[in-house]
Amino acid sequence: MSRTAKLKSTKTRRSFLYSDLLTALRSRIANGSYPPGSRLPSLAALTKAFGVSAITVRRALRELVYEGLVQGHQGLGVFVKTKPRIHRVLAGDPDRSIGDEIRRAGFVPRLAEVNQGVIKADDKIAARLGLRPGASIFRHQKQTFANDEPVALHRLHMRPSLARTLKKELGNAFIFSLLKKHNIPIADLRCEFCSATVTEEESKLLQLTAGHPILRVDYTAIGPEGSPFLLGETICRPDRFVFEVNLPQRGKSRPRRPER
Amino acid sequence: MSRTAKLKSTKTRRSFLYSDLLTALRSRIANGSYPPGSRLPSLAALTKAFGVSAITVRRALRELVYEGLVQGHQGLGVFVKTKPRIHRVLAGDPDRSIGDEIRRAGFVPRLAEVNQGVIKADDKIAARLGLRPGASIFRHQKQTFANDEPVALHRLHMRPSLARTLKKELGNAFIFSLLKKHNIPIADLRCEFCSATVTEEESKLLQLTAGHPILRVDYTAIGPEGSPFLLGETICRPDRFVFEVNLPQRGKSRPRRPER
DNA sequence: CTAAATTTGTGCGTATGTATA
DNA sequence: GTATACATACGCACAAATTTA
Repeated sequence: MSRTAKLKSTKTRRSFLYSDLLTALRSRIANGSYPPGSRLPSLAALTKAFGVSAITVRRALRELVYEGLVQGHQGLGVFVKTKPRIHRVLAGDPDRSIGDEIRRAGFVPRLAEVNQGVIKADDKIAARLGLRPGASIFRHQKQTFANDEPVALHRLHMRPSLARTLKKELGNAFIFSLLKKHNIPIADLRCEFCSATVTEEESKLLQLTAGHPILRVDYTAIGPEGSPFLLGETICRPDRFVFEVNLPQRGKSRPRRPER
Repeated sequence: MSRTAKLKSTKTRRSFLYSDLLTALRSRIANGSYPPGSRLPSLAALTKAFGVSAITVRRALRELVYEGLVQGHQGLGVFVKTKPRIHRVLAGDPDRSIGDEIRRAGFVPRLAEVNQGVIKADDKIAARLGLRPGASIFRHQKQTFANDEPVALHRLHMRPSLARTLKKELGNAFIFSLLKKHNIPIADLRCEFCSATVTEEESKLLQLTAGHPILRVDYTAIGPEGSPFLLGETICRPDRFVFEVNLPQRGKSRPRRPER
């Protein structure tokens, strides 16, 4: 045998080969046996070392890719990724743009416009903006890169009237900075966090295989009069982002204690 | 052929069979051809209908499972899931417990304690709570179910002194209600959202296969004196939860105590 | 420049295990 | 016990990308 114990074979087993291999590889990455930037043994080497078939190794590798721990390149190998996450703080400070935070994580940020234009709002978008279904709505799509790796896709929906003011600059600036620059106040920002998997369009733009999980933030900016005027979606690589919010709790839980 | 066009075969193709099948099945679910609760055609039927091999169908099905659109049961079939999501609002109102929100989504909530006890804090936990590494810390784990399906796993870390007050009730109640009941005020709640994949322990508790993506919320409760006193983690099925927060934007320097 | 070798990634046919009816 | 169905696993083939001779 030698360095690598073969995985247990199939009789009356309660764990699965791909799962055992997955945790084995995970722990080797975690403990530094496969340090960041290094190449994993080739598929052929792994099948031999662990005594399993190629399809089993492939599955474990794919899960590691979904997890963001490794990245494969055809003809080259599978490499352990360095893992600094972009820490996105949604804190009511429009100065903290996503570009700053990409830089703070040690990457070089880049912004690229995907497309923009007026479309007809579907029912959901219209409802959220308080418009009738089918109303004309301006949509803008752009992408952010970190060290030239696409990490997030940004979609904005707003009324054409607002778009007239902003559209020229949307390709090169981040939305909250723009709103601030034009003195358009936001009274409230409602955010929704969920995860999903890429659609076909997103998989091309983010360079991910079909079925790759993503982290998604939907936000609604509400004006001082209480009406929503801007919808945003951020679809991002889950291995690249953490979102942070602060919620001051001056709600009703206070036992009216005398302060200080 | 007949009703179902065979997928294009391999010559000079730029899309992949599993991906085409994935989008085909997704759209059939979306447009109601496969309504919620119904059974998908068996694996054998799908291989025949689409003219692809079993492994290709399996892969597409697994992605659909990760997506939360379907759920397989051995010996029975693959079923389209009904998709009401639990809408978790973190809004500074401790009365909105997760149990209420599960009920609001149309499910019957259930709570089950997994385990609890005093352990030694690892470096990360200790740092976040302002303790020295290795300090004794109380950990509590429980699970929530929606219609007896496990949907989330909850981990709490707190100092043993605080645990003495709460530990008896932690198994049957939700943490924010408990804090309110015992008049323990929270001044600030810091939340982090990210997605990841299940660990081995989590996969068993949540009944998910290894590698299944999850949505994770880490929160830190901060007392009136400004020091963190409670860490919480919620690991949940991504197809079952949306988290919502409201961020009032009071200009650039937000007054700490607005009124009074 | 071309050809061979290596490596990832998709795909096929088949076998086996396990849960349900 | 028999049939059906999901799920893992094997050996093999081929396409695409990269490196090397």
